[in-house]
Amino acid sequence: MNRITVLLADDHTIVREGFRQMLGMEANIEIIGEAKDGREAVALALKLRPDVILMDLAMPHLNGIEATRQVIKAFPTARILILSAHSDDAYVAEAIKVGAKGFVLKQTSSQDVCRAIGQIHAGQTFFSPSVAKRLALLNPTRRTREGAMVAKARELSSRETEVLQLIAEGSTNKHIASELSISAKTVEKHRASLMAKLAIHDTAGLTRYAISTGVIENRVQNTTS
Amino acid sequence: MNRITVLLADDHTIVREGFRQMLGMEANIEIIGEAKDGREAVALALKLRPDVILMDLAMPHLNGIEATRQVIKAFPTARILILSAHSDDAYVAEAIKVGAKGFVLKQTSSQDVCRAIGQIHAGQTFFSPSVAKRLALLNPTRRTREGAMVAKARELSSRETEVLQLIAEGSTNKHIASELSISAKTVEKHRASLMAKLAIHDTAGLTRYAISTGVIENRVQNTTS
DNA sequence: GAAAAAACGGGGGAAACACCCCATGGCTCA
DNA sequence: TGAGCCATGGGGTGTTTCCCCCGTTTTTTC
Repeated sequence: MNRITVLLADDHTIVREGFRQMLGMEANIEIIGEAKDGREAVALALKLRPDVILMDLAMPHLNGIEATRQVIKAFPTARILILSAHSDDAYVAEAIKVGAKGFVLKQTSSQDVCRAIGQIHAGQTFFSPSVAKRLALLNPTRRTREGAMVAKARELSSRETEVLQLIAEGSTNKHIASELSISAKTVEKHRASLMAKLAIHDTAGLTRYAISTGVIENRVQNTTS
Repeated sequence: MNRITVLLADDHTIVREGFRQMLGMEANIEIIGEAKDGREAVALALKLRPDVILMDLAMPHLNGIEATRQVIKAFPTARILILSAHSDDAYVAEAIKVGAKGFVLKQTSSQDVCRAIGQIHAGQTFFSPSVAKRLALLNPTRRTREGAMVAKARELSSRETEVLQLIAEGSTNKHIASELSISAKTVEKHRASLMAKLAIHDTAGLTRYAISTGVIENRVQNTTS
């Protein structure tokens, strides 16, 4: 019996315990290590050489993306399954870029996680449905004729980023137009391009995106008493 | 034997499954319900009347703070234990203010969560060590002289906060209306009140405010390209 | 040197939002 | 017992957004 060896990296003790319970009951999966931050994950990955690494994104000291990058660099055949609370484009795209083989959400049931682990181990990829949907929208099949094609997430143009920032700061199209000395119609066009590229269709979503990617700052100060 | 009945509210399936496994093994705890967002938590709390409610803070549609406020209002003897990934002062203070009896971090082991549940059920409070430490620092007698009342910004009502969260999540007035089973006109009214109280006059601004005050989560971080 | 983006501009229309007006009933607080 | 806030609902109006359609010019990329 060849059980799939798994390294578990998540800073929440409860999540690790839960996984150990849930996955431990699966006959074909064996958890051979646990890490509670990214640095530990890298160290254990290189030491234990697990078949699959289940890696949380939000971890202290070293986040899941960086940890993945470092593991892949030192251990290129590592198969890493990202676990995240959110399906933000930026994270998914980044995770794929640094070499993760799959992306599952924490809303996923452990059964599906088991399936994902099996699939990853078998050399395939696995993405939660909502992640896959976003991926499809994100990639306008940009293929180079060299056969090899790097599915590259469409990046925002500098003008679009500029407009995004102003939108997130609360400006209207008309105000942005006068700010940039272009017509309001053009601003609308940029806004539409933004929404198409990001698959976000409302101002609130654009604002959240702008904040999460650092296009604007949004630091806290008061705490509603 | 009287087992402690517990309602579990967390939007992550994996966390709920983990808890069910870990707590289910405890002889004196019985999980009688699960909710995957705040509104479900409120409904189930009133229907099931559990001894203890284990409530996550970051949940869609209605966050843990608002859910706690609503449960306590309709069911004042409810004993609620907050579960959170972060120990931010603002969250802890707010949780206590709305009537939570304890605050544990997701880094906590399930054994400690069991202890917390027992303690809460016994009429005491429970705070994770790092939370308790912050609490001590946070509490240098906030009381000003009676009547002092310096220009206090009007606080948002519970309903307004609820609407704010949904706006920041990207819902339209119409969608919020059907979500809350009220008329779109009333949602508009709440939105207008929000804007008047906060002196913010656009959706982007409301979204930034919601994020900066923790009404919704916005996964920030990550640089690298 | 052709193809693809980027940046620019516009028409028109449906939906959503923002800001006025109005009202009822409940609750709390001084 | 009012004053004040909260939650609910409605009418109306103008603005803004969002989504189609249609162009041009310049720059970048293959």
